[in-house]
Amino acid sequence: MDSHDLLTIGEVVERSGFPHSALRFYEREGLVSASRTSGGQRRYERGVLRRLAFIRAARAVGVGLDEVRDALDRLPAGRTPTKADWTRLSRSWRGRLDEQIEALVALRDGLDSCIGCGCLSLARCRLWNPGDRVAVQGDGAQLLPPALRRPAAREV
Amino acid sequence: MDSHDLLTIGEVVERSGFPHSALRFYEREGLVSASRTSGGQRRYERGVLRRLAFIRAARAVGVGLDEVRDALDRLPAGRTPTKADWTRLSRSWRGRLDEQIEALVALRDGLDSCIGCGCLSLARCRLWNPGDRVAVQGDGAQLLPPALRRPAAREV
DNA sequence: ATGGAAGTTGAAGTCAGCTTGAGGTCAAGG
DNA sequence: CCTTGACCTCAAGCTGACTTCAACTTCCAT
Repeated sequence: MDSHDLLTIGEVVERSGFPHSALRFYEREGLVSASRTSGGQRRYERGVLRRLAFIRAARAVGVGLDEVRDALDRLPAGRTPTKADWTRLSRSWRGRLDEQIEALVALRDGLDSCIGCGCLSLARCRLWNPGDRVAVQGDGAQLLPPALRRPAAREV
Repeated sequence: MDSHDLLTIGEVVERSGFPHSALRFYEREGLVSASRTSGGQRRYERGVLRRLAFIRAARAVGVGLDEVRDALDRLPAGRTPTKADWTRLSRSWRGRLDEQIEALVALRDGLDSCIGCGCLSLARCRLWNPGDRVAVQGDGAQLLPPALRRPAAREV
């Protein structure tokens, strides 16, 4: 299966789970790279699988490709990334993950008490309406994480 | 501000946080409805705010509009939805929320031990590669929730 | 009665993130 | 050598969720 240590696109498809179209797209977008045979076919280094795993993880939590590329660009240029490099990168998602988890938990736990209750008139509910005139800034805690708050309760 | 008990689109914009374009779009898509003045302008019942809050909550956790519409369609037709109705609806997201939270927690806790470690070659890591030939079906727990698993390790 | 804010429409545009198709080239086993 | 499957490029298409635009019309306070 592995003649030497470069992978064909088909092998990468198989081992990464990404379709070839996505791999080519990612290459165009500068997220992964490949060398070429004399005939122009792609040959991937094994390291690409790790990058692709990172991309999958990031995509799964809703990180956009631009941001993924920025993160990957922060990997060392010349050498193969070390364990420490990937750890550092993973830490950069950690805050976002914490925030998203917090948001989902808040939503889950808030559903019964908010959507479930009668308070969803929006004019009265502190949970859903943190900045509204009924419960203006500072009366209570910011119950919802930013991700779930509505854009802005403009002056009424 | 409220002449009687119907709301103009501007008032709904203000109180829901959705732009008018989104409100009209949601109406075309059958997620909300409005009566009309003799001149053709929209007049919303207050209940629309609750629907919009539900829509916002659902959108925030990644539920698509089709599914949101399906859920809203399950509300009672003739009467104003009761507290119990909304509770029932909220329960329908509960499972999804649990799953998503589980997925994010798994990813967060897996980052250090997987992306951080050297195992991300994908050919060997059980965490990222649950169905692969190295660790075929049934050897270990399904560590990652469906949302984060890669599509399918086809026969190799 | 009138001027300006607020509202209306339908069609087209946008953006991310790919996918699909057409039409051709490369690589390797027999 | 030949076939066949894997691979190539470029361009266009697609889905979801809206936004933007142009060209009006309606509402209501003065």
